Amino acid sequence: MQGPCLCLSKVYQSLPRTNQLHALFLKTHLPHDPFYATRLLRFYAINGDLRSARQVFDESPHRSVYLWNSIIRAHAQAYRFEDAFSLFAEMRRTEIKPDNFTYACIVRACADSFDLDGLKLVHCGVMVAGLGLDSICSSALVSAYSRLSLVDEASRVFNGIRQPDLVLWNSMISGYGSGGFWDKGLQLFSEMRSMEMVPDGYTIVGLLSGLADSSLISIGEGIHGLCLKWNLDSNAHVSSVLVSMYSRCMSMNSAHRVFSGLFEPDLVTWSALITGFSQSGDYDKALFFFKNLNMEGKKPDFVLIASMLAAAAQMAHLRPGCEIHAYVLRHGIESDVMISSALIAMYSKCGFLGMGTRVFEIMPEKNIVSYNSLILGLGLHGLASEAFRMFDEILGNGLKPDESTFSALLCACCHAGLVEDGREVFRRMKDEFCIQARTEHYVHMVKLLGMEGRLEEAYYLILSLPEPVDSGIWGALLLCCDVCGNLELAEIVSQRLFESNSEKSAYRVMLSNIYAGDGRWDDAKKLRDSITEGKLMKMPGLSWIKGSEFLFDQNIPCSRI
DNA sequence: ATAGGGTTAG
Repeated sequence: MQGPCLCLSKVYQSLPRTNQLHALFLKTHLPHDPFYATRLLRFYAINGDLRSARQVFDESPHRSVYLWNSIIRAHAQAYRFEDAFSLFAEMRRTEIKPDNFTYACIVRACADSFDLDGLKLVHCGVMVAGLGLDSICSSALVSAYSRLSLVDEASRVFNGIRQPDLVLWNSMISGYGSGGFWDKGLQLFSEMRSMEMVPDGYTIVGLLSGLADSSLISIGEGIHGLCLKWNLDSNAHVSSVLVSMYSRCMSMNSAHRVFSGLFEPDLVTWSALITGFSQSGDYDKALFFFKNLNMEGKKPDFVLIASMLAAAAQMAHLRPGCEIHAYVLRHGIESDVMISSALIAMYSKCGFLGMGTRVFEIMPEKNIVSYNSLILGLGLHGLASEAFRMFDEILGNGLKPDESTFSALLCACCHAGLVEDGREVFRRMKDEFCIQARTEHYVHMVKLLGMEGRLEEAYYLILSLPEPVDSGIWGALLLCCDVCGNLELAEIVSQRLFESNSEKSAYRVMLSNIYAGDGRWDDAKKLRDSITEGKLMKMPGLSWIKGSEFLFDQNIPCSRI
């Protein structure tokens, strides 16, 4: 029995799409051999051939738990969640009982499809099946809850397990990390080490993924040291997360040092480095490494191209943007909606709205992201009524506006100074489209009011928000105070900003500008001197202030330039 | 009898 099966299977694997052979194989051997049916099904699934996988499943009369799990997993991994769920329902009607792996797979599918209600239901199913303390199910539950931003629920599951295994520790640590609770992750990490559990690459990735502030650099360096000690730095995921951690912490020298020590960095690591350079404002280096990547014969993918286009947009330099557009055309990927949307944004930010509109027009299919890019571009050029026309077109085409759509519309109102229209958009977003206002929306509302000189209204809007208020919102008001020259309010706002410890330096620069604008040179200088030189340089958009020391001496207020 | 299955990076 095993002989011919194995042989056929090998032949089959060397000729993956030979249908006659497949048919022969199915007819003669499969019905009697659930083991190879599972192997074959998995082989199809790995190669993305769901139809054949399904065929194997349908033609197997004896379906083991393995076969069921494999077919469910195949659909879930291909993001065919409906199919996965209905297969699961079908399985429950047979005498085969779902096991811990079946549930783990379904739990993950719930998280991947952002189905919180489904997740809660499946969680109940796990409890009823008596798998509440199973480590396989628990680790899937911990990850799923964290991914749906219910970290408390995740830690409740985690705390219920007396002796977590490594995967479970890792799930909880990366749950904390991805939620930004790096301190809790670190605490858990030391707890884990005190139990003599040896960390692996997953542990490190979870720990480092939460670090995203230059003040946390020494913590990152410490964990980097541990990687070297445990020889985990050769792990591809670890090295890429090291590069991106240093990038996020604005330490590009360290990021580059890690990168150049790698034997063969993969595409994700390359793009972590390149995106890091571009986000820290070093666009030349970003372009330089992008060229190097190409010269090494590696192909950038959609994520990297989109990131490069964002860099070109930030530079507001048309040439690199055009070159990447040409690359996109040469490789025939212009029909990808993410790429086209990034192109629209790039052209309109570079001042070539016409080109952006052109890209939009020739897109074979437009989704909400492409509309959002265009609306943002129109708004940037002061064409608010055009932006509103696009919004109507979205509704007319049966598309669903999302939070970015409203963000773009509010931005358009800001640029055109349309206070009342902005208020109306804000109201409709909440009432009609049931979208909760986020930081970016409040930032726009504050700017909209503040730039029209209605500083008090903006101030009271912020005071009506629940604590903690994001520092970006206060920052927007401070900017308006700068423009309106309202020193009194600026000092109140600054007080709020300096109390929270994030991005202190940027706001100190802003306040020092306002002091300078008011002729209070001593106060301005004192504030400026309290900012370390390095930080001043690393703040995008603020570096020009450093080279403009003479502005103070000539008694020209910076804020009016 | 045999199988793979839960946690990571831009």
